[in-house]
Amino acid sequence: MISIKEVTKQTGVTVRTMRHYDQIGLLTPAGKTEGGHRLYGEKELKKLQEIQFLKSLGFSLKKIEEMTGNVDHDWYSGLQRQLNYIIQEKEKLTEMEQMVKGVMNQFTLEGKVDMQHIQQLIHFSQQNKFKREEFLQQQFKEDKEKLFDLLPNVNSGDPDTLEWVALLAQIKKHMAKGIEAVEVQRIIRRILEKDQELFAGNEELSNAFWEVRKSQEKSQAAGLYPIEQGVLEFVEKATEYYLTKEAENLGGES
Amino acid sequence: MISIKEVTKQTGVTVRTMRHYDQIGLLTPAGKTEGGHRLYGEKELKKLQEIQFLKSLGFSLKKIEEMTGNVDHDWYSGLQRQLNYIIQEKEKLTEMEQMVKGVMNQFTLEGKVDMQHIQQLIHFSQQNKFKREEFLQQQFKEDKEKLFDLLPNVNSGDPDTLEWVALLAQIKKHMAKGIEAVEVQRIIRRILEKDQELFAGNEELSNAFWEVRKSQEKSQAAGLYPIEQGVLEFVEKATEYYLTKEAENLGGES
DNA sequence: TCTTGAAAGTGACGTAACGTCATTTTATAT
DNA sequence: ATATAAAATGACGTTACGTCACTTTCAAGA
Repeated sequence: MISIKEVTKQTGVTVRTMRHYDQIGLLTPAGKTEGGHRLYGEKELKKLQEIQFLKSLGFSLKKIEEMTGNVDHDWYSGLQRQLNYIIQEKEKLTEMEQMVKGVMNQFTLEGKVDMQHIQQLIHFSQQNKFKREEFLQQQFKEDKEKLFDLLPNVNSGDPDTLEWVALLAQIKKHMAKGIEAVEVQRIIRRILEKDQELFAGNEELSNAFWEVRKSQEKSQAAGLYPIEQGVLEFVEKATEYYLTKEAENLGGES
Repeated sequence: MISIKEVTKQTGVTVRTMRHYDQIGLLTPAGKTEGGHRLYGEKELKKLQEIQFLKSLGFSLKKIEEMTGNVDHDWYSGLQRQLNYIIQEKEKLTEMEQMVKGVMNQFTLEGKVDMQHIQQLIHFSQQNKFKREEFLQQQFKEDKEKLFDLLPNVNSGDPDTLEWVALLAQIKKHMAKGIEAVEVQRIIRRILEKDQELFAGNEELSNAFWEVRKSQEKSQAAGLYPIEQGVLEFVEKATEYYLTKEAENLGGES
C-alpha cells in the first residue's frame, strides 16, 4: 500500500487526476488511512497504467471505464471505432491546414486577405475533396495520379507553389511595361521552364493544365491557385510573343 | 435590417450561436426592436462570415475577436501559429493512429491485449517520436515546413524579396542533383538576371550585396533574411559553373 | 381588435478532464 | 509538542455552444 504521492512519482500523473478518477469511480483507492488519505496497491497501479495507455489512444474516460470495467467487453470494435474517429479528426485537421496555407499564400501574394478570395477558398475547400476527384477523373483519366502530385495546389506550401506565386507577383509588378519588356520576357521564360519541368514534356498534360487555368470554375474545381483573369491573359500574350521570338532566333541561328 | 432567423437561414448558424456571440461581445446586433428582438444588417452578416471562416481555420473565438477587432492586427503570425498548432495536433493523431493500429494487430494476432506488449508499443512510439524530431532537425527539415517559417521575413509584400525566397527554396529542393543539373542552372540564370535588374550592372553594389548575405549577423542587421551557409556556397559554385559554361558558348558562337 | 401559434427572449445546467486556488485536516520529523 | 509537509475537500474556470424550461413579442387571420 503506497501513498498518493508515491503513485504520482511512479506514474507521472498528478494528485488532482487521482482524485478525479476516484470521484468519477474510474479508479478507487484500495484503502484509506484513519485520517482518510488514499492508499493504493499493485492492482491499482496496473489499472492506472492501463488507463494511461488507453488515454494515449485517445479514448475518453467514459469509454475507458466501460472497457476496463467489463472483462468481456468487445475491445476490437472499440478500437475500430477509435481508429475511424482518429482518421476523421486527422482529415479535419488536414483541411484546416490546407485552408491556412491557402490564406498564407494569398497573403504573401497580395499582402492582405480579402473576403472575395476567401469566399472562393471556402467554397471550394468545402466541395474540394469531392469535386476535385470527380473532376480529375473525367478530365485527365490516366494521368490522374501524376497530376494529383504535380499540380501546384493552392493549399500546399511546397517550394514550387511558392515560386508560382512569386512569378505571378513579378508579372503583376511588371505588367505595366507591356509584354515585350525584358523583365517580362525573362519571367515568361522561367514560367515555361517550370512548366516543362513540371510536366516533363507531356504536352497534353501541359495543355490541359493551362486550359484549366483559363477557366475560373475549372481552376476552382481542380483546387488550383486562382489567378486573376487579367494576369492570365497577359501571361498568354507574353508567352505567344516569347515563342515567336524564340522561333525567329532559332530560325536565324540554324 | 433582418431578423435573427433570416441570418440563420442565410448563413447556417443557429440562433443559440448568435446569442452566444452577442453575449461574449464578438458580434452584437445592429439594433433591436421595441420588444428586444435582435436585428442585423449587412455589416454584421459580413463579419459573421469572417468569423465562420476563421473558425474553419480552427481559431478560437477569443483569437477571432482579437483578429477582427484590431484592424492592424498581425494576421500573418497568427496564421503561422495556427499552422504550427494544427501540425502538432496532426502529429498527435498520427501517433494515436499508429498505436491503435499496433494494438489491433496485436489483438488479431494473439486474441488479447497484454500489458507487456503494450509497454513495448509505448516505448517504441516514444522513441520514434524522438528520432523523428532529431531527424527532422539535422536533416534540412524538408523545405516544406520550413518555408512557412521563412515567409514572414518576406512578407514585406515586396514581390522581389518573395522571388528571392522562392528561388532559394528551389535551390534547396534541387541541391542534391549537383551544380550541373539543368534545373539548378536555370535557377542560377534567373538569379543572375534578378541580380542584374536589381543593381543595373553596378558590380560593386552587387558584390557588397552578396558579401552581406554571406554573413548571418550582417544579414539580419540589414533586414535581409539569413541564408544558410550551405545553400550560399552551393549557389556560388553553381554560379561559377554557369558563367564558365556561358563563356564557352559565347566563345564558340562569336 | 383580439386571438393564437410561431418566433424570440432570458436564464441555467451540461459537456471533458482536469488546473488552480482557498481552506482545513492529517501525517511526520524534530 | 510543534512545525511543516502532504492530503483532503470544495468550488470555480475552461470551450462553444446544445438543450431544456418558462416568458414575452411578433405577425397574421377572425
